[in-house]
Amino acid sequence: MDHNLLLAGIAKYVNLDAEEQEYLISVLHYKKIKRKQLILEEGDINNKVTFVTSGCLRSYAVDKNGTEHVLQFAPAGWWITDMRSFTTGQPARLNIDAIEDSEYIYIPKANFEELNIRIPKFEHYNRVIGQNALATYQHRQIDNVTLSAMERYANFCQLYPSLIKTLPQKQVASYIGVTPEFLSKMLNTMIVK
Amino acid sequence: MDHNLLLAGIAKYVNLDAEEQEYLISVLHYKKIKRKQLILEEGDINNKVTFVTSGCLRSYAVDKNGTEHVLQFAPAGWWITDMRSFTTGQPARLNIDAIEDSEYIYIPKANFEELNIRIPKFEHYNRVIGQNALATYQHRQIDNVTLSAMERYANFCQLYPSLIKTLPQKQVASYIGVTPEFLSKMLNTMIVK
DNA sequence: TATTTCTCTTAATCTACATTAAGTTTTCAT
DNA sequence: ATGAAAACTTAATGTAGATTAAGAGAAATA
Repeated sequence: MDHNLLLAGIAKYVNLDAEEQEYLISVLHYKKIKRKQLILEEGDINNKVTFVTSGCLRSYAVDKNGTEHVLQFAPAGWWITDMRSFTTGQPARLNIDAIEDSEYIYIPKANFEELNIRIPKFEHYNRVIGQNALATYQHRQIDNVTLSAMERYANFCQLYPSLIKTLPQKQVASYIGVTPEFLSKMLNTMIVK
Repeated sequence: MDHNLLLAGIAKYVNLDAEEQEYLISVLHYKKIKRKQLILEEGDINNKVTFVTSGCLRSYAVDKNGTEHVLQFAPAGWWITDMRSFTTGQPARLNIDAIEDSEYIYIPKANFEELNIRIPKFEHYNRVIGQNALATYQHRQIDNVTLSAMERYANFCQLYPSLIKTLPQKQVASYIGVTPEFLSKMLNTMIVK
């Protein structure tokens, strides 16, 4: 089973020795899922962390009108979690599903905690990528109240050039916080200008 | 100088021994600031982490019209940082200032990194509070696209009951993402209903 | 390959919230 | 205490983006 992408991702931050790697690998679980299949449903407890090895997952919330709002896309090499549910044990507000046929690794919460305690380098890795994620969310929040829909779209294109090519437009619309109708109109009237 | 609030905050998560505490305390810096004084200005490098011991700080970004948008309030016991500037060394997008006369502790980045390496328990603490902050930002993002201004206001009241009493209304408006005029109208027409 | 199911487009209408402006009240610094 | 500066209110008008609807193109599954 393929955990090389995960090990490579960790190796960018810390050097695990052979024993540590072996222990890490021993707690990994491997899964394949089909397009549209859910791995977390609103109301469930998100008691694992998920690392995508191929394909693309996404997390999203559903509002009272039934409209989906994408929080995150996770292509290969990314983690995806409902962090509040994971840390507090509360029911998830997010759904996580596959945008295309995908493969992922997950680590159950108990193992994740033990890894952090027994391998300080692993905790270091998690502290640092956590800080990076926090930085991203802080600035996304600011972008959302500070920029127009067009500017947020331009931002997205710059930040995720590979995703723009593969994602259906309506998913992008949902991520940047507009309706698919408005994004379509925005992009097509822009060409004229 | 008063670092008891900081030690108490850390003690909720990990037990530092006397030597570790001493080392931590040795890298702390103490400051007092007046209302409206800036401790971080957009464009600066945010090369320290800041822990509030009294009063209240806030981080905010300014848009191209000059309007301020509050990202975070930090009353006593809270950390406040432009996390992207801190982790990457890029110029800050955020400003941080004092809403009222305040006192805070800061740790320079180099010391912060060394603390994390030399005291694994300190890194554990940071990993866990980082996860909590991440959880908060994930759900704030969802709230912002999912809820009306009124619902976001109700949310804020529930989440920060102490802040609601002390903060000027316009600061709350800026945090929930509406103009002060609209918040005023919303609250006053609501009473009638 | 057919057919069902998504996805994208266009256009008319609608609405939550912004903007502008001006007056009033509260707070702050001297 | 007193004047200046913030903070709050009210109201008229403006707008980015939502909603609704319906047709056309693309793609998934049988």
